Amino acid sequence: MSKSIAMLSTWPTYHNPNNNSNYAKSPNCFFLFRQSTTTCLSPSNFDLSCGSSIFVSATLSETAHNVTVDKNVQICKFCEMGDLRNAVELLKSAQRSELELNSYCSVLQLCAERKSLEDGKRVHSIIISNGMVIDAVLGAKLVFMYVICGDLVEGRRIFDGILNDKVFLWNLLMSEYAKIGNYKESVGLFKKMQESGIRGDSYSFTCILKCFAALAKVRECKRVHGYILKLGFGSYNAVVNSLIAAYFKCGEVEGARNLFDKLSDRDVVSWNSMISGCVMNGLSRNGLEFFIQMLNLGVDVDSATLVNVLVACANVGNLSLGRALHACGVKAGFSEDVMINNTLLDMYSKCGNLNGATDVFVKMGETTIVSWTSIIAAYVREGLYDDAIGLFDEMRSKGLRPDIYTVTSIVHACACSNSLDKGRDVHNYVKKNNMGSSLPVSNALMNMYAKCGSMEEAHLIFSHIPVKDIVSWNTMIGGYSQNSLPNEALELFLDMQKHSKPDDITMACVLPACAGLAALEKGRQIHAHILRKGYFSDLHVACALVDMYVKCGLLVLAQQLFDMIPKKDLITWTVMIAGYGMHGFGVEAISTFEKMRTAGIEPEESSFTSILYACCHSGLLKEGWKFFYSMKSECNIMPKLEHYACMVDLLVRTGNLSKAYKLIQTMPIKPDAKIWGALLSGCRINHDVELAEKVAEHIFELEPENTRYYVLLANVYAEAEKWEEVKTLQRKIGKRGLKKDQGCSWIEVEGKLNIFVAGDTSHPQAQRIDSLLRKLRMKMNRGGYSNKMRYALINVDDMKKEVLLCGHSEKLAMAFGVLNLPSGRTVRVTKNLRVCGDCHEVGKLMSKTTRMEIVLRDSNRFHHFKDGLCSCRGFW
DNA sequence: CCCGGGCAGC
Repeated sequence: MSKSIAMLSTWPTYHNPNNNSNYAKSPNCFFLFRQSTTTCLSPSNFDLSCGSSIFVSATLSETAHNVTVDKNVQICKFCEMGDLRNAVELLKSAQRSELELNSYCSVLQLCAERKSLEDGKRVHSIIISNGMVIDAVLGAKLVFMYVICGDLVEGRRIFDGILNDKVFLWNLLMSEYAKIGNYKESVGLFKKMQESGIRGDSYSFTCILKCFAALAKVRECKRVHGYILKLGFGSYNAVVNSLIAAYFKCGEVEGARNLFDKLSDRDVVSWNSMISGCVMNGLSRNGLEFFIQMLNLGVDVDSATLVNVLVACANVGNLSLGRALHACGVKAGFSEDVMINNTLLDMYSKCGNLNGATDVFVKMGETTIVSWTSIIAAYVREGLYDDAIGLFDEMRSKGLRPDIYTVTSIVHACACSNSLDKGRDVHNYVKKNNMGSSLPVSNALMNMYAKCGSMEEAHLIFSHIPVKDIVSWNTMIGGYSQNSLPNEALELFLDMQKHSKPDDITMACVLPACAGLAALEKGRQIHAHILRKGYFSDLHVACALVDMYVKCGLLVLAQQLFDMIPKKDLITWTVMIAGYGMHGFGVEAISTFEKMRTAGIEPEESSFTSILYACCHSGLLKEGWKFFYSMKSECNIMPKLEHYACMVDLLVRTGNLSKAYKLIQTMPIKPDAKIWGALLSGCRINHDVELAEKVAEHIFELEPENTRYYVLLANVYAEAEKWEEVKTLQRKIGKRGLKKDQGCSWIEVEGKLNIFVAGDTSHPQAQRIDSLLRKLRMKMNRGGYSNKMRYALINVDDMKKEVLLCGHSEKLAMAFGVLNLPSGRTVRVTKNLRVCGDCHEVGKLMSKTTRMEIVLRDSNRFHHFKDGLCSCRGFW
């Protein structure tokens, strides 16, 4: 193989007319001669060839040389003109001895420029078939061609087979690996390069800094920084600029700032790096300050500056500056710059100006996937989920392929609009297109499933994520909390701590689980953690903490924390209003509601639900009507089902059964089972069997599968001692095979959770509990307590036993608390269903005889038993 | 020939 190159390089020897042996030895020469005569030689030369052999030989060799030079020249000419096809053709048809190294190189260079891997491969195979040695020069060209044409693997293969003393080739590969995100490979090459004794140059350092920054390796960045100074690259702008960027990416704002301050010769990239660095570190306002400085100093602004500053505007919501920059951009001729248009679109959207965003989108000529994703996100941001989904479909019909960003946005739209089916469609798209490995996509999908109530599907994704980030954990924990699976939430919270550190959002996600379980001890631990980390300043955390204490029964503490929140939003106020309501402090709820309005916060639907429930739990009928009417008249909010439900409840609890019935019959929207259920509960309290039957008909029609209402009606019958009807209902339920609703209560004592179910005799202290309850029962009977309440049934199983003395779980839990807690402590019991009337009476009596305060939380509200009275005053 | 800063998402 080396022979052909040697021949080319020793070509001048052919000029020796006496040396024809050389020429005869070479089999190529004849071919050369033949071809030359047919293609290039003039007839006169041809004539001469008929002379003596020596003469002929001399002439021919001379001619052959000229022809060969012509071919190489011609190839180079083709290359210069950019005629890749002819260059490759000529290269292919030429004899190997005709070709100079430079010709291969020129064609490979053109292949690279054209990014034509196909042609590049063809040239490579010509090189191989011509028996060329792939030395450092040719190898470098091949590597260059392959890398530029996108075949990094083949480029690397050749690279590994040649001697590499050129730093640029190392840089090329390193930067290519960095471009595709394979930073580790890039770092590996850098190390190998150093081991090979090749000194890095400014390109190597800018590249390696990018990689370490992307890998968030602060220490490595600092080491490279030191190295750069030692080697004297500290005055190279590109190097310092990339150092600044690297520090910012690692969150080392100070380090970046220092470099910038010391940089004497700042160019536009230095300024842009400062602006973007500030923006990515949540310092958009500082970024804007740098921009102003830059303008004052008269530094030329480029399109990257504009993009960075627009992002800062979007982050701080500075629409007026954004608009001004829009105008500047148009003047500067950036109207067709797609990246600027995308950024403008997003800026308008984030500043709450959907019209502006749509306007940019409609007017921009070229759109990319980023434009579509941004406009979709803009609609999602405004809550226009259906429009967002419509745009997504439109985009797909235009043949644009959604990427991971588009997918996350649209999945978010599905989550917010409860579109489980559409969400599943997108999930399938994700699976088909192998986007499942993107963590944000997985997180968004989990969030979507959680919001749509399918924690099974959310968990399936979660369990397949190899390395979960904090968002993954928070999404799952919050999902379990929101879906009333507090045990799963707390369990996952424990699991999480083995893998990553919880943040403020984790706190806001896990606290509702504590609230749901009334897990006061856990809640207190989390409170302590919040204080240590300073998370209380986050409104969501503070709000969740208040809610947790409310639901764990510590209303006073909740109120104190609430007062400590400087800027309360609607949700915070609503939590407190609902808290007062649940605990039977209707008057305080009302005054909190008024304070909220004084603070300039307009109530929304949910606020009215809370205040109406508060009125309901305190029996404030007049006030309830007032709020109910003011919703529409003052706030222009039409009462929804839940507001009617509150009013029906309120009427029922204040003994206005017929008015409640009338309200249901005249309400403008169709009443649901819950509303009828409220009336049915009222029938039970008022022992109105006749109305109960009428109401139950409506309910069974609406929700034939819901056990709760069968049990409720059965209770009405039982309390009226209508045993035949109880049996009939029991048969009905038996036939339908309805699921039972198991009642249970729990209490924390010395950090240990004790759970009780009705009729539970398995507890180690069952006997002690039983004897306490017996004593109380005797006392109650002596006091003339009506035994009608004793027939209270709680679930289907109870009915099988037909009539039994009420041995409900809340009673057992309360008794356990009284027996095991030191006097002076509050007994805190939580029940998953509503408290039964008999247990309620027992609670009151227990608080009187033991002089202990008992706080019982049921599924509806709180009951503070103290000195024989309950805070609910009968409104439960 | 290889170079620093820039757009969308949980």
